Amino acid sequence: MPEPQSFFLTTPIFYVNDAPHIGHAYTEVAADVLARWHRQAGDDTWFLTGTDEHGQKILRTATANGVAPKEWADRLVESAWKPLLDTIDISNDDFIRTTDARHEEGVAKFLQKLYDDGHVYAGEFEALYCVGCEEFKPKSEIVDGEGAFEGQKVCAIHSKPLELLQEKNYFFKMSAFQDRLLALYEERPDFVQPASARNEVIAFVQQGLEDLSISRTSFDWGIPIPWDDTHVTYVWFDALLNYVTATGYGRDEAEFSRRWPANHLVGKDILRFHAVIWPAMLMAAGIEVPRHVFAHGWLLVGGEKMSKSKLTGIAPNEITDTFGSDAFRYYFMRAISFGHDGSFSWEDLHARYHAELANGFGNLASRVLAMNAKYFDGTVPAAAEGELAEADRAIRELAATATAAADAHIERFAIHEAIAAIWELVDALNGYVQEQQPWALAKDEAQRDRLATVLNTATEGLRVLAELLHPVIPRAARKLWAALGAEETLGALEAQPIRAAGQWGRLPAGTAQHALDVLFPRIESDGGK
RNA sequence: GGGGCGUUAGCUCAGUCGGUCAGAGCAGCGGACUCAUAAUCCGUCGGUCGCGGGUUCAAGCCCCGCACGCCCUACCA
Repeated sequence: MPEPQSFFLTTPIFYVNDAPHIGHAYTEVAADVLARWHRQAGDDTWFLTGTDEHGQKILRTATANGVAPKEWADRLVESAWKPLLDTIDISNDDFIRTTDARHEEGVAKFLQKLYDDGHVYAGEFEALYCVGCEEFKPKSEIVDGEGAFEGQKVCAIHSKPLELLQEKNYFFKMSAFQDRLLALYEERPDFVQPASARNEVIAFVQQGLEDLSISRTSFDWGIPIPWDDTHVTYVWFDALLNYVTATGYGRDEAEFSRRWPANHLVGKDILRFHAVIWPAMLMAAGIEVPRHVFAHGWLLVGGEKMSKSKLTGIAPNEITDTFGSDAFRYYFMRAISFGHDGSFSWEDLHARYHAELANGFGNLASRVLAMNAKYFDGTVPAAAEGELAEADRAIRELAATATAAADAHIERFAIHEAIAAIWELVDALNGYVQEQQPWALAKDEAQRDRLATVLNTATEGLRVLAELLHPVIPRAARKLWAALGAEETLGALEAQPIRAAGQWGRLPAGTAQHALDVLFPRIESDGGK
């Protein structure tokens, strides 16, 4: 047996000030499917998520609500973010908060090391400041003034002139890593995925990197700079470090070397932070860069990026309340090409739920188990191994090839293709049952062996599907597993080696089966808007 | 201004190295079947592959131009 391969997967940490929407849930589900797959494959899997709690915005909101920032963060973590993970059945191994002591200590160590090694210097940060906002404005919020302010730069929110102010900041010498970063993208073409994301990153770095201001003095809700406590750490610099502080950086070297390097799943909006700033930080600290940074796309509603301000924001439970968490997971993983933008619509969700989950997979399980109950007294019939038909062999072969194909797709983060590969078996089994007509065979006692072979094939096919679909639709897969009687004969579903799911003949003939609840009940069409 | 990505059947999308590449699913239409969640299976309708040029024996696939849409252009967690 080879040493289990380490698979460390992260999601971005949630900024607690946001309200959870399906975009957050989408990232989490994708990560969860990958993590569950690798875990079930026997890889040494670690799935990390968490919350980002520092920064001026949070301080401001907390103050407006009359509570301390930490208390505000506590409230949101418990009322919004952890419940989100439950809503969509996320199986994270750890949940880090940037206010955890382990994180704050790790950040301090990291910063001190960079400072000691000469990667940080004190400089002047000069930028346009809005008195109304009480903060320095990013370019995206600076516009040209009109009327009385003609020729001046004004704040996009307040439409008042900005002042050019300076602030003493500490800077990270990121510019020094430009060449090493470009070499990294060149040598490891799969470091940033998909290719479109890689192109953007390379183009950006080729334009030239500036040093990064990593401290702030205008407010104090953050991690103090270890050698100068009049500064707090810039929130992004703080946030990125969660990936190492959660896994033992500076605290538990054995754990850290076991987990690191990570695979990062991020939305394409924050790609630059993960594919440029973060590897530069790691290079400076002498730490290996991540294995992969994978940027997924936006969810589009009505052709536009989903957004709360345009009232297209959707809370995950709006979907799960009606369709269930499995359907949520399946839909977004199947319908959207992972790495591309994807359209969401209630109509499409409703259609796919019925066509694929209810009519396709759910009904297949239902009809096969019903026939086992009816014709074989609720047990798995035995196949006549010596008399297999071509159709039987085709199913066996497909079970093996679909398993291998799905695993290969998961390896490349192509979750939608993995599901499509598995679904070939769903469709093939429905066709197989249809063509073999077990209900007709049952009318002829002379065909008893053939009937047994057909239903054995279909039942074993369900066993394969339960194992392969467990990472995607864990609840339904577990129900099916229990109904198949596999729990008693093969053990827990989670313990089935997924890369061997296609090996035929594991569910023993004679296994007693149990009643199966309808896996995906039909939903009246007025349910979904 | 510079750069990236996209534009393929009613809808959502595949199309790897240019040569059955004009595809899939859904929707629609016709038929078969009854084990099953009125489920399943088979058949069928359907596209000048955004527009205009070019390269090539051959182009959704390469090159140039144009139109439309989205994104990036550094501190938005």
